[in-house]
Amino acid sequence: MGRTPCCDKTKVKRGKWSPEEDEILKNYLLKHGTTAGNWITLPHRAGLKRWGKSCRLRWLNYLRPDIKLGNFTQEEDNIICSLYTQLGSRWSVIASKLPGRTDNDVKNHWNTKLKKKLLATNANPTNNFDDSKQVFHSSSMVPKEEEQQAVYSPIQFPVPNWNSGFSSILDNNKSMVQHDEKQFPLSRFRQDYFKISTSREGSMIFGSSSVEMHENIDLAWFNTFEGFPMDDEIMGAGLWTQQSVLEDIDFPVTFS
DNA sequence: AAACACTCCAACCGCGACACC
DNA sequence: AGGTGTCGCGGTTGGAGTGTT
Repeated sequence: MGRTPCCDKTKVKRGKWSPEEDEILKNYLLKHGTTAGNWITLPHRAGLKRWGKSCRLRWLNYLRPDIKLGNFTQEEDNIICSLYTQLGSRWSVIASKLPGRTDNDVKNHWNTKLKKKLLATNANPTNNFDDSKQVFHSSSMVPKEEEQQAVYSPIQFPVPNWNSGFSSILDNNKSMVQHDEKQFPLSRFRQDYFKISTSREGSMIFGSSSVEMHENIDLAWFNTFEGFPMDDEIMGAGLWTQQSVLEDIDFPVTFS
């Protein structure tokens, strides 16, 4: 059964917001807050000929007092790139790491600037990437078998400014292995993948991952950008490490 | 100067999640 | 338990602005 429309879309104004409408909405929300009633009835209460969703979007993206306008900084760019590599297009999560930025803002910035910038740098053959030192991993990045051909492709990649110096696989794997209480071989199989993002403006490679498949666990490595703060939340399950550390280990390994 | 191509971003749209009845 | 209403998210689009031919 379909849902009853929240309003008659033929009777509401659409398109660009005028300064007058902005003023009405802003004044109303500053006076009454966003929790007094719901967004659907807000336009009627505030005296606007808009629909609630449009009011909500306008407030969240442009009118609320803590919004940060202006160009993105290099540090913000780095954070966006790193988080996108790890999380994909979870713009609200990415925006939550950038005070004053909105998901729409971050999404637009990625689509119009960062994606192209990365594409350009990835295509530059003078950039040398030391694959043995600057890679870390996440178990959540392992591609499904059927996705490997379509979404990932094994290629060489030159990427500048990759991050380095992550936590040790020994430390991280200790807890993982203790949990499994098993001995396992770490280098049974390895394959490199690159995640490819597509849109109407083209496709690009924005990062890489390497996957190791083991008897009881899969590990995947991928790359991030210099300057990105690796806090616990971003590190997820704690399965991040330097590839070089892993490769120094004799296999199989037993952790006590 | 005009036509066309491209870029950028504000806004729209559909859908899933969740709360409430 | 299931229907309905609302919210929030992410993908997409419209169109203004800018660059190029």
